[in-house]
Amino acid sequence: MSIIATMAKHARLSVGGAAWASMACTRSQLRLDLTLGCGQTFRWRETGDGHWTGVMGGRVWTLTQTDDRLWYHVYNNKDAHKEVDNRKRKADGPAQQLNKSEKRWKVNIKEEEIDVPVTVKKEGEEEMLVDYFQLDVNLEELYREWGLADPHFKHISNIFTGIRMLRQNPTECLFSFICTSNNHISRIQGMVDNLCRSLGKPLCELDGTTYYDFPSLSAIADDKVEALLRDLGFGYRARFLQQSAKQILEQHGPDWLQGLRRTPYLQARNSLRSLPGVGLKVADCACLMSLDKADAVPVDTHIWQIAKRDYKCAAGSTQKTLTDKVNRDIGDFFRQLWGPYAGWAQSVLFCADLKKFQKLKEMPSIKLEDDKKASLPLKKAKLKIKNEKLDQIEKPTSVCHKKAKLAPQD
DNA sequence: CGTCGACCTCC
DNA sequence: GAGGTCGAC
Repeated sequence: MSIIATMAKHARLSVGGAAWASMACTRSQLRLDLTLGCGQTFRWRETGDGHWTGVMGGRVWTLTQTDDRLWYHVYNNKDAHKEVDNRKRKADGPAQQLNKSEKRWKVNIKEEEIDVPVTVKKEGEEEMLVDYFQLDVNLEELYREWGLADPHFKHISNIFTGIRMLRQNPTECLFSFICTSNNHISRIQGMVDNLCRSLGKPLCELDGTTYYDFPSLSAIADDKVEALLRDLGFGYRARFLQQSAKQILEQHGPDWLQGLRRTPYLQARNSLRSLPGVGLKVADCACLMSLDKADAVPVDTHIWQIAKRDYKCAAGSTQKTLTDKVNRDIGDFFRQLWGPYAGWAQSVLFCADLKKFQKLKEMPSIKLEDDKKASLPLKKAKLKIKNEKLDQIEKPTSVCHKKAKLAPQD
């Protein structure tokens, strides 16, 4: 048997072979390309047209979506092979469950009806996706509320729909964002790749690419790790990573980060800041993206520019640099504007400003089509009322100077 | 509380 | 300079 015959490939919905499961999920609730590509996670790649492959919950997944469904394929991990009989050895690839289930889905892809073999839904996989994408949060409703409170958001959100916060593993999230200081996305992705490749457990190989789990705290805490990561080009972040991991294990224990999910926002953020390499920005990222603090607003130079440029926000306008005080003021400003899910709204504006998504702004026709399709009489009436209301809403400029009514810091 | 320089590398 | 942090005035 040749190597090629056993080589697993990335699953593709339209090609057939691999078995898929799916769940109801519209594009206005989730856009995979924007949500996975906006810089909140560095672990997903587009491995095929609209197909995203990455590691989540210790498994390798490929995800894709059609108009009203989210499709997923989960690969078997390497180790799983040892416990399974030979017949299943080639099952990373096609047809593992086809004998058990003859069920098929008729799916429309690019005007073409395609037969997709369906897996028997495995216990827990759909639940993992619901948890990871926080699909129990109604994003359409949030967009509606943000748009009502903020005309600029309303404008942006016509194009940038379906951007939601992931609920990431706290260790992966925190240590990934320690890598982000003084850095840009493409290089960060490479660094996180290297971190996983050198310290994480290999999970499976697809088309010659090996996927690794994110390393454990104890793996990162090892004394040799700083030198190792410096050799890999992490620079001064190498020490931050190793020492933060070591400090967490020595001072708190392995479950401490996870436990911060039940700690109030400001308290959790303060705790994180005691770690080397973790300032306000990184702590807020970990809070928002992995610790269930939907009102955490990570403020970087980019968001600061947006606050000044698009909201005429006075906070920090006289400041030369992004100090902690400016950071807090901007965060308070957006919390007051958008409410308890301010961090989610922030990610939409952030995404809309990324260079790689600017081309989306040049295609207004798509949005018009959507409008036409969605304009049932009832919806149209509602929409009109909303727009009239919108005109009466004051520009956020004036809101900016209102005093934030938030609990005092610390 | 605000400003500055240093910290690593890559483009 | 880049999606920041730390320590020193």
